[in-house]
Amino acid sequence: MLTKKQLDLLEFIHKRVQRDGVPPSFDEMKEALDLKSKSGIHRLITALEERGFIRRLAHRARALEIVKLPDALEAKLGQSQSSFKPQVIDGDRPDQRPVAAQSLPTSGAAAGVIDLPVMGRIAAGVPIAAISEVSHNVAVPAAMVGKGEHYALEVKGDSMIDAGINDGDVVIIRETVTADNGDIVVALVEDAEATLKRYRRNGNAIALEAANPAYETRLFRDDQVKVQGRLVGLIRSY
Amino acid sequence: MLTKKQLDLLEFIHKRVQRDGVPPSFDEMKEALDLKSKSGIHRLITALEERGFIRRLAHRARALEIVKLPDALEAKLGQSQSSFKPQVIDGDRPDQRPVAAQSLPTSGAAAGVIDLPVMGRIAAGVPIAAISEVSHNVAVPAAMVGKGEHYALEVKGDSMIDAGINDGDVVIIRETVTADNGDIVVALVEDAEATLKRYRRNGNAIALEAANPAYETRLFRDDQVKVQGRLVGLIRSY
DNA sequence: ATCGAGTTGCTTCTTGGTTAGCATGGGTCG
DNA sequence: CGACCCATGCTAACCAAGAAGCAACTCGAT
Repeated sequence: MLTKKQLDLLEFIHKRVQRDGVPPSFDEMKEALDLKSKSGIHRLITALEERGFIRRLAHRARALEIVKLPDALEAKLGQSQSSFKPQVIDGDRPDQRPVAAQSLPTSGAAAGVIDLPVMGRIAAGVPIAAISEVSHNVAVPAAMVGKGEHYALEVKGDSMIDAGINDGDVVIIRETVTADNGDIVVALVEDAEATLKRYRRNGNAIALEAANPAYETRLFRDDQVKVQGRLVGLIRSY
Repeated sequence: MLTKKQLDLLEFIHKRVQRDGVPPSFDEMKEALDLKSKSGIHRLITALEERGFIRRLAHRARALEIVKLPDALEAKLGQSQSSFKPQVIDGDRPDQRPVAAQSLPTSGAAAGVIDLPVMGRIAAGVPIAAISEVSHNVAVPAAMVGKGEHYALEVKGDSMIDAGINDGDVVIIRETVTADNGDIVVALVEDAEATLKRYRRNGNAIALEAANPAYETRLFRDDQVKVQGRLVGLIRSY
């Protein structure tokens, strides 16, 4: 899917985001790939975006984020993730992909809605298998989802109640593999459980904070946690 | 399903992706299969795509990825995978793919939304004038509104925060003039201000409770309070 | 106004995907 | 057995991307 150059750049960006929390500028990428002009970077970036690996805002400095990593890269970088059954891992990203993105609200235009698959429920300690099946779909205002792939989850439990996320709410998740401090994310912990938590990174440590004093913040090494998506919307029915 | 050649090619591609993370070019495949022309490769690739084993972007260099492997190949290559995860993961994706389809928001989805007018903002102590103008519209999943008239309000302030209603949330209100104890309602107090509060009636007294200990419950005679609507839904964007 | 950062146009060279035409060996079907 | 389809092979053009460089332009933020 990717050329060597594209892969190199993607890897570089990923590392920088991991290390600094901030994506590199074109010039930095230019340096990293040992180019003399950043126009080349521009084209590579465009290619990556076209292929769905990154997402970006035009004309915004460093406004890009990694949405997914090719399997090869993930394997290369993510050594330590213990042994686990393939298909489980499979459960996550790769293929729900087609689902969201291209939802250009054609006719519906401004007033559009998008159907997103509800991938199950999520709480503190849900086996990821739970988020690999589509239970049903929900209609979501198109304005809530931007570019990229999205899906929905039903929230179970009260661990995020202080963030205004109640039991039974449906949260809209944008698939990404990165997050900024303070973001609420779906995090896969040790390839075993997915939780909705506030993300905070400190060097190599990642803290997953609940928004409920009754739950403790859990600390992990960065190789124990994989961000699977970021909270972008919430829908509740009374 | 596959001819020998097709299988060979698929295997080769798979190995290369495993090894380099980058799919081979037609020329490389040509070499690998010991052909003298890449047109043959083109046909094989087309066949593989047609049969759903790979996915690709036309006219893009190396833009192809393996979607699934035939059982035979999987068995053959799958030995050592216990400690590895990469490509095996691809294994059963194909099945989830169809999920995608429904994301075409066209007709079906369009029917699933309703445009509601946002009548302004509401908080503790907003002049009713504020809820008489439409500032804009929001798309709301049709499932959220039932019978009756509805409108939306943007919540201002944190008075209902313990009910999971945050500053900036958009609440969907069904117009009614009655409410049951415990409902969250838009109440017009003394014809002067509209607030979003939890409703509780006790004889002739009506209590409007905030969901935030910082605010006091206010008591009124029932002729001082008019229910204007009841909370039925909430939408939040991050 | 100015700086930093992203965007574009244009050029050049290389790599790589697409097509068309023609040929061969295997099967399948009357 | 001959007609025909299909998978393969090969040649040869052809053209579209990928990759790089330089420079000018523009947008956003200060």
